[in-house]
Amino acid sequence: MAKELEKNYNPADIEERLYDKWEKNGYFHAEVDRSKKPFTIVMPPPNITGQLHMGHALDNTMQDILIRFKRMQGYNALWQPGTDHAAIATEVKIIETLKKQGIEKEDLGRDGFLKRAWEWKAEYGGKIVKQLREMGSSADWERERFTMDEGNNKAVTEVFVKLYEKGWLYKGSRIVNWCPVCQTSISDAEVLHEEQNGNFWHINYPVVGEEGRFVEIATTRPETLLGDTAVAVNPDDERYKDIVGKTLMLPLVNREIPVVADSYVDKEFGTGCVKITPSHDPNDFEVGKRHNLPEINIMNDDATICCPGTRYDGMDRYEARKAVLEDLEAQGLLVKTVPHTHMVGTHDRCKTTVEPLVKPQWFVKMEEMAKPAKKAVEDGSLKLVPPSMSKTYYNWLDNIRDWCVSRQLWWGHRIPAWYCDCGETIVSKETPTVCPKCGGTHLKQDEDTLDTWFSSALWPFSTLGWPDKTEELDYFYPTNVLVTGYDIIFFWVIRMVFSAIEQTGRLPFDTVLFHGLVRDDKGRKMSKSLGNGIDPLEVIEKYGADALRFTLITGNAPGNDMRFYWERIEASRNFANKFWNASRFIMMNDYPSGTTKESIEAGLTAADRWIISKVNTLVKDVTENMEKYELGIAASKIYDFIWEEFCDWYIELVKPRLWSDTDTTNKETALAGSSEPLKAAGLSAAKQQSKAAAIYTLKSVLVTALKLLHPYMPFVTEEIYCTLKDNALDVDDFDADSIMISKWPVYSDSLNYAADEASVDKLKEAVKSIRNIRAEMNVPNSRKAKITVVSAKEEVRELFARFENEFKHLAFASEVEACADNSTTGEKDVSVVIHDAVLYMPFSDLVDVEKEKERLNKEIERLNKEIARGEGMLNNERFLSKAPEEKVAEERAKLKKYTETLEQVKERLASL
RNA sequence: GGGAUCUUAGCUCAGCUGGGAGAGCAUCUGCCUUACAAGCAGAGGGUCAUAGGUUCGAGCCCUAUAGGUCCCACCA
Repeated sequence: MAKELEKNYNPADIEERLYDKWEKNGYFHAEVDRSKKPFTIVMPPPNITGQLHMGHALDNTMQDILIRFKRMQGYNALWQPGTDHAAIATEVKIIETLKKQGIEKEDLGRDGFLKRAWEWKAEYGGKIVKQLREMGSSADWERERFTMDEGNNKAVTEVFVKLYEKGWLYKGSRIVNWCPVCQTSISDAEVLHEEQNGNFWHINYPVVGEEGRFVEIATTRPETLLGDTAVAVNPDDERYKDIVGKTLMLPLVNREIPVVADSYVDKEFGTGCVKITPSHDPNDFEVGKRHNLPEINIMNDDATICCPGTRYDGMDRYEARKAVLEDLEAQGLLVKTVPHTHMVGTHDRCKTTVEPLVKPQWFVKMEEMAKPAKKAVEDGSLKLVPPSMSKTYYNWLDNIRDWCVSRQLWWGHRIPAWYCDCGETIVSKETPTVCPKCGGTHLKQDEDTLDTWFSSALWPFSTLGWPDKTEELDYFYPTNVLVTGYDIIFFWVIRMVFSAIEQTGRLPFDTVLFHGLVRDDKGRKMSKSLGNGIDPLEVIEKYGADALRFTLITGNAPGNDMRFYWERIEASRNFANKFWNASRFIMMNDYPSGTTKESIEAGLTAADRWIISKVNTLVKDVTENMEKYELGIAASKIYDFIWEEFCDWYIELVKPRLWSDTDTTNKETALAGSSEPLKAAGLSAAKQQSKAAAIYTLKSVLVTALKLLHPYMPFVTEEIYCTLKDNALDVDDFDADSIMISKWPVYSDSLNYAADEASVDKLKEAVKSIRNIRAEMNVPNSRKAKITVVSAKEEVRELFARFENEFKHLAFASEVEACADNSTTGEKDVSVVIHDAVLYMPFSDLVDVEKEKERLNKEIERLNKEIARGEGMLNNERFLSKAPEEKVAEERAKLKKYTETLEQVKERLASL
């Protein structure tokens, strides 16, 4: 007896159960197995501060689809998961939490704080992983890693020391981006440039020794005047030639500063004179170096002014700006104030305006490592999808500056550098006890930690055991594809590429598949501050993980942003339910007793071969699309096949064969036929075979479709597969206990049935035409009509005779008759012309002859247009000579078809 | 300032290497037809932003223009 499914698909009932089953059976886990080819994806580690958001949902769905696909294809598929300590993000969160309890970070001390941080990790680290599971992610959780676990720490230290010894990692006093709120330096990539409305203040600097002469400079940050050590002009600027080398009196502080000439200055911009503040501006810093100018720091780490002996000392930077301007005004040195919008650097996390400060920091030298990273994309060994991303990639590498990797934070990898009182710096994998230079034992470790991206840059190989030579590393590395958002191409992707090349001598992956952002229905970025974020878990709860996954993956091209609509979720859920119900219907039918492979073989019809042929083509297309990472295209092909070809056509087409042959329209009999042994319903041997073949075809096509859909909708497909499995004839469809480890379908030339496809297409054309005309004439479905198929071609008549049962059912016919001429049809019958045939229905009471003529005339007009188009092309010499042969042949065939059909329509019109 | 990308049905978007414009939602008309009303059957709706060019043939390739989005950049 068939096992039954619920009437509606209810994801909440099955998801957790199935996921547990998969995991318990170890389906997610991959072990080194030299007999199989590996396929590896390393999961972008989510932050331990995070909740699952739509971006994660999309990112992980794409990865899961690829992993499940490859696993079914027979690869040894490893999806390596883990989480990221997210240095600054986590530290800031913990500090906020502490503040609410009235505790400052410093109160706890470094060790106390770290203890809190690890507690935080324990609490929140597992949360997002749990959420990823609810998405259905088939990651190998047994291999879960953390960026600050022992293995990763080892990798980080290894890389730091190696780079240092190579001279590619150095400590230097440079201008860095300083966040006064987070109190740490940040890298260039962490600085966001925001347009802000400000002013351009023009200020007069008196020339020393020339009473009444001034040099007018323009600045957007007047408070930095306190740290000026020069004014620069362009060496070719005629206006200022004579004052180069002279000195100016710096207002307010009354310090003498020189005028220098430097090509950095743009003659056309502002006044052509630039105040130089080496300690507080990256360009000025460079100018200062070139001219040996002193660096005067005027700011503390919290962006208050440090200028002892002045009234500005201790003021906040903006307060000081006001005070400086007031004082200049009072002295008559403020020439004018011009409104000016300009780009201001802000910290991407806290949005505080970044302050450029001179600080001793650790930097990674980028020049040499950037080269092979660029080359990898240029020579195609690293493929970016979509390819347009490569321009962004090159652009960044071409303009790259050294990477500031030290952070003034506690949560992170502490820099493995120690300082001796004698001034020696020791960089070492192990904690040193003695200074190699002076023998001193008073060594102090660097207080700073590393940029969080320093460890994630090593993620593809550190998670597999590097720097140890593990089996895993040897087998699973390099990984195959990295899936990530285009927003972290600089932060992460490029850094993984150059780190992997440098450390392992190989690329970390051969393809990067980028996706876009998930936006809200108005196209805005989902964010906490806007409150427009949609929680994926809420979606899963309401509609199921499959619906969410399918929605995220369809209707959008790689690298493009997409908008979130509940309507689309609903549509996906409906699709799952549609498929569920189709499966339910199929399972309601049992094979006739005594069914064998031979009887099935004997009962196969053109309709069966048609759908088998279609699904065979689908297998080919979907596999190709997925191999090209065209996940959305593959998904919509599966969707169309299942809903249209399979459900709307094949299942409908095949229904009469499942019913009794005594009366296909009688409900009672039909029901009996579906649940009673068929002999009892009086089926002949031929009908039994036909029924068995229909059920076989339904089931085998269903299984193939389930498999193709499984990577996208893992839960619903597994539930159907397993239910069906309990209820199938022992044919070769079921090769596994779970669909997720079953074999991916393979295309076969021997399953292409072009002739049967053509037959069914003809039948479909006829059915559509009949339905169309009936709908137009408002004929209720309950009014069955005799359909007379008139065709001069015997094979057409034969086709309709063969499909009589199916055709009757689909076209609301009481009976179907095929004749060579229209002698038996009534003059006022409604007619429908298709290629090679005219179909008549006796609706004389509904027919208005004039309207009928009008309709036929319209049809003639349409056909004439088609013919004109075809003739136009075929009369064009150049088309004939230049277009490919197949195209020409195709056009000829179409022209012939239209011409023939036109004749039939004309005949029919004449007969009215 | 440089670069990327987009402009296709009322809305949101597909459209693979150029060969007769598609989907979902929305709208309109019929249907509780024995898997599914989360459904079935039909219908309407587009000079593919604009202007040129290449081609036998352009939504697709090239050039320019307009508008939108995003990224990068030290113009004080």
